[in-house]
Amino acid sequence: MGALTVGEVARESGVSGSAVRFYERQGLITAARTGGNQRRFDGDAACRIRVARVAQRVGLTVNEIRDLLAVLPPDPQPADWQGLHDRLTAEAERRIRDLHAALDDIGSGRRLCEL
Amino acid sequence: MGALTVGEVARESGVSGSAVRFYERQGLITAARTGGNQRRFDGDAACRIRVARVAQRVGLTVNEIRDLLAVLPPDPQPADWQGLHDRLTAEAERRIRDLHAALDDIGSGRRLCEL
DNA sequence: CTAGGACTTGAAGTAATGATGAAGTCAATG
DNA sequence: CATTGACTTCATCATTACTTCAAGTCCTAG
Repeated sequence: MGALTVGEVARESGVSGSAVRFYERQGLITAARTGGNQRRFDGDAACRIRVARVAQRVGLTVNEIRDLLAVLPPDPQPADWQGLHDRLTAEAERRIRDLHAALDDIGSGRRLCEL
Repeated sequence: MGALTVGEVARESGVSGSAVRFYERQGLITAARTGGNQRRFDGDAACRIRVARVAQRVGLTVNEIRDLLAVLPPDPQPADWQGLHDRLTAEAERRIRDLHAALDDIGSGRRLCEL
């Protein structure tokens, strides 16, 4: 289970190694270190990265994602996932509303120039 | 009519002077020059900038907006505005679809981690 | 004509999100 | 134990969309 290297987490999560290190620096994931100073992640890490990537599609920045994941305990329970899910959903819906508002501004009879 | 300075276009369009100069460098707007090498825009410029800002809300980059505005002749006709409007609308709808797809991935019974 | 504000350029800075490269270290294998 | 691939850090580059700065020029009002 635990004890994945950077490369393994990268493969499992579908991002590059440099991204994995970047995400650790940013606090999205945490790693233990071997005697030789190499990172060792537990399986949880790839999972958090996949969540992070969905959050990015929704439009969250890495900083926002850090805050989002900060409330997620290690070994999260269903309720924890539900909370994340709800927050991401709310955010996605907010962005959709913004886009609809832009659409309304674009349309609505007024010529673009008179916005 | 014609002959607005950077500052005047900035006030009319609601962006900063440095942004106006930036947009000119990027080809979103064009300017004539006085004998003393100062920019003089026509009223069209502030208009184009307002369009550009709507396009940014939709998620277009400045480069994409340049291409969008490139097809807009000086003194555009209703059909020209309609074309812009259609392209922006299509783009906004595409982004909305992407967000809905993300929402579907988030929901749909699968836990976030198994995406 | 002069003072002042508005303008000019070019370079450099900023923030976000990494990619890439150099130089060196670790770990598993034959 | 030597090789080799994966790892380490630190630095630098890239992109996007601007902002800020310095040093100098223009233009308009008085």
